[in-house]
Amino acid sequence: MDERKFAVLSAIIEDYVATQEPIGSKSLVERHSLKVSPATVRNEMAVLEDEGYIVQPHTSAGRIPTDKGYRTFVDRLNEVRQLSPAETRAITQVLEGAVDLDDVMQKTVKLLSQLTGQISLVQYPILSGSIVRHIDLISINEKRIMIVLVADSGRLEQVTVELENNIDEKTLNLLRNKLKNTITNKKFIEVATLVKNFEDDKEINNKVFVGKVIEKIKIMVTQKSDQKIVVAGASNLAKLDSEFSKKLLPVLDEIEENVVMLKLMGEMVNEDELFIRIGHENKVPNLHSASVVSSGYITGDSLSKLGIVGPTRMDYPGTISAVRAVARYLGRILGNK
Amino acid sequence: MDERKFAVLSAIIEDYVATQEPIGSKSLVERHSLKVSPATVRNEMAVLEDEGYIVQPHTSAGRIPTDKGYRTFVDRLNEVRQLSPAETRAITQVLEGAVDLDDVMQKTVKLLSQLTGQISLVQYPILSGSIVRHIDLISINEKRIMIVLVADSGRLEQVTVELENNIDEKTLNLLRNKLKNTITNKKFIEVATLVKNFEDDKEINNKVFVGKVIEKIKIMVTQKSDQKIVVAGASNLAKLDSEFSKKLLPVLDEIEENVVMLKLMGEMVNEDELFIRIGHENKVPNLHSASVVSSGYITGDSLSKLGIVGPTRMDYPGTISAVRAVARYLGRILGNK
DNA sequence: TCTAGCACTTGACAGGCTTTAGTGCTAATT
DNA sequence: AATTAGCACTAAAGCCTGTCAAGTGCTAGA
Repeated sequence: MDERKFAVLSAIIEDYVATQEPIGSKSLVERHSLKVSPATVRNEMAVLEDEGYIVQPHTSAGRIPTDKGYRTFVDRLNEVRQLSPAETRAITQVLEGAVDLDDVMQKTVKLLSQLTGQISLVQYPILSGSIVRHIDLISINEKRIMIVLVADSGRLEQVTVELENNIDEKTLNLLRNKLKNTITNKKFIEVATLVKNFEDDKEINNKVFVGKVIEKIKIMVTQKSDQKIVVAGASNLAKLDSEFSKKLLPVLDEIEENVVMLKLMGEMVNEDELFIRIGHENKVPNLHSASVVSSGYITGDSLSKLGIVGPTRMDYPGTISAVRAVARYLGRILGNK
Repeated sequence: MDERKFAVLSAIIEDYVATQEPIGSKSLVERHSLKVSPATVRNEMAVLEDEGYIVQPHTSAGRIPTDKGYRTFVDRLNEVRQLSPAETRAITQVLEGAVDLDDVMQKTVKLLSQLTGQISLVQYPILSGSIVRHIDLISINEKRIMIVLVADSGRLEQVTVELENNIDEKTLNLLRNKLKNTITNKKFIEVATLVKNFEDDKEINNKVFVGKVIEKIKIMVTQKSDQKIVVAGASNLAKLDSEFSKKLLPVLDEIEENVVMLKLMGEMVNEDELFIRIGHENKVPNLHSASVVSSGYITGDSLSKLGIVGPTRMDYPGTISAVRAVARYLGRILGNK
């Protein structure tokens, strides 16, 4: 595609994102200082339409970009818009004021949704690559034990176990010490295998609750580990037109249930780079008029993900730079700490 | 107010909530089996309007209820609608499937928003009345200590402390043990006073980080303790008309920031009973076309709060029973565990 | 005290007209 | 060969107008 055609496409996208109305040749020439006449632009537009980059909703209306149009626009986008000083300041200030990991995640997701005006998702640092810093068994009352696991990323996981009978303090202490000795400073991936040995341990395994605890720990380090996610900005839906938000509502419900989230994250990138899915490129149904902009972020030696979901007609340059910046700062904050 | 007038008012409210359109005398008689003619109803309506229970948006339209109308309706409401078996089943199933306190809170708030179709808020069990079951200091890496506090309600609070210098393991152990001995099984309210003595303790207080840790603990048990809250159902805004949601958006943003939340919760009840604020009864600006239905719930010997925010035109009987039921079940679940 | 009936009001709706923004095509111009 | 001006054409959007339906208040009669 030659330079001018791309300029026209870009101009259409820019205006359409801003006004949300079909863009005609005349207003395009007026608003952007293209140095040609509307007639020429019309010719270009006709070609662009033939090639599937833009469409006319009806005769005698302007053109709007297609998924393909957005895609080529995004692909050619190399000059990334810089965030304003105010924005970068906001990012550092907000993130550095956080007191613990939950706080960091909460603030990050909030920030991302405010910067982009979209719905944002942030995955907790995955446990797989992390190291167990601490494990403890805490008796909350006679029949409840809380298992606490802390990772070097600062991530803390808790689960409570209900018991049939009162807790046997002696066995509990024994088990606690064995656990501490066995899995502290080991990688999370190894934990499941390590605790497996406990099952044969005559010294402790005569009690039912030991089995329960071991079972829960296994679940904590495998199933739960990578599914934890925070969402924010659902209220941004209200700003959009209702047709769009009606489509997105069920998806959002499922995201809050952490079900579709997995699929969506599955769609996300596998490197520390930006990843964009536009409209029909999304495999999730109901998301065909939405775009996903996501990025990995690095903590320690593992990679987790974050991103936003919004209407295909979004400000890609702005969104891209926001997502990228937040991913970098988050990695830095978590790394530093 | 006599019986028939109230019946007319109720019928208007019922229909208006369902249809969201002004209700006229004729359709009212048709839909409800009032045993009088439309003309009589008209007379009643004229009186109701004079007394400020209903208004006409314009001549030749039906009437809609005012805040005052809703208020008297709610006040007279004594037969509480029973939840359907399906609904009660949903509540127990969802709540009993939760693995830890965070999970319970998350599920509760989600449930409440789904049952009512409104935005729901649930406050964490307040710490004031709880007992410290466990305290620990965990070194995450050379320069970070995580403080973990667990309450008998199952609530777990964590905060990380950044240090200037590397951790002195010996002092850390000393401090940890002193803390464990001093505050385990004490009430949260007492903790601030108890740790105050540490400041004069020669044995440990030659290290800077000790002061920092003590400081953070004080903050954890005072400031943070009662402000923790979960929100859900913001996406329900999208279902409402846009004018209303635009008004509510800023409030919601602030709720997510836990700022206005305090005010809102301040408005909430102080007993284990239901509490309703309709329209202008709300002190928070922007909430004048919204209603708040809230209730306390009991854990141990202290009282926390939960509730919903929605448009004044909501299904009060349904909402009331849902809020009440969820509050009871939540108290029961947390109490049992 | 209730109700039937009637005149009156007014928003909602449908149809037809005009306006407007946009197009494609052709012929002229650079 | 590329660009531009001009023109005929199209269809949505806006505007007016008259009709309709729903609702009211009031009065007179049961």
